[in-house]
Amino acid sequence: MKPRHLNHTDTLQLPVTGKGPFSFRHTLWKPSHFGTGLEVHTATHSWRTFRLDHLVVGVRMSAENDRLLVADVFTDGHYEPEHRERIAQRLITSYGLDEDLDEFTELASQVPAMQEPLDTLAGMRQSCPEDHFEIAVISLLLQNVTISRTTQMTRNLLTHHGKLVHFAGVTLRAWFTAAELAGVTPETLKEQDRLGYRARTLPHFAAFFRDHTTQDLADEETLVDRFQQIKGVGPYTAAVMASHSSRNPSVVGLDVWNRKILARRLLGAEDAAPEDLQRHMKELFPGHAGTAALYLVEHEFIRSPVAPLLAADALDVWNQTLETSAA
DNA sequence: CGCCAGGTAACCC
DNA sequence: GGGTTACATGGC
Repeated sequence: MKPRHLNHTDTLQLPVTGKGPFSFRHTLWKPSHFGTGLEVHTATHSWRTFRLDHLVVGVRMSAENDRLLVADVFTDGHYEPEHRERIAQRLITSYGLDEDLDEFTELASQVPAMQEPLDTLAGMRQSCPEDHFEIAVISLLLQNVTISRTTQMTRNLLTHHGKLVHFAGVTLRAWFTAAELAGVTPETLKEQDRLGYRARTLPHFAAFFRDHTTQDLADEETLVDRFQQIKGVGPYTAAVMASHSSRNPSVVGLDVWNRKILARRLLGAEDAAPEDLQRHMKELFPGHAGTAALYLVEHEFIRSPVAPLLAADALDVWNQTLETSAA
């Protein structure tokens, strides 16, 4: 499949305004994240796509220094002045450029289990370039399957219903919007995209987020309850949405995978009851349990990342792989 | 073949 | 309410 070419339309200089150190590399690239084709990273650069309603946006980012992110913006269609501020705000939020980290660092420095993760990942923030709809889809695809199946379903959905774009020397996939996905039938999701029983719940996600934009959903307090009214969104998916796309640093979405990692690191046990773990983390890191979990999980994968950094001369192979992947 | 994987809804008492 | 169980699919 031939990717659509995006044109260079802007360059943004985004200062880090949050307190505490900022790590460009460990914030934008997460060793535990599975490969989606929506982003790719080398030692010095990150490429990522975004959807702003109709507009497809590609961004190539690097760090001018540890207080300044430089983002080259590539778009299709008409790039309007209003898009500049929206993209800038999206990047600031996605990578927490304006979030303070000092309170967490202070808490974590008192906890022995946090010493190594803090040293290795100093300045790492939560990364979530996904909006509420997109992170809900990711969480849905993580439910009760192996990562290889999650990766397969993600590839199917993005190949069949998303976009393929080329910019700044890199080919990437881009998300479909909720409105675009709302037109896809459960039969197609099941038979073509191999979604299994998720084929019946995903259309509920698409309809909900087609009708409720991120701006509508600003009411933090009741958001988790609102999300759980969507069929297929339970405690785990709602918590991932709260901690990632709403960026609530106190929330942890526990699943069998991170539960075992956290139990081992914090309780010295192979596993633990979710309630015990939640209570323990709230006590150790009041207001910052989610950030603490982030550091522990990413540290677990830093030596053998799920989707490793690419060598600069491997981008050609990367592009070929995406452009020839089964449709 | 049976089990399980980075859960959830529907049913049971 | 809290404790089961089916749910699709693919890899081992």
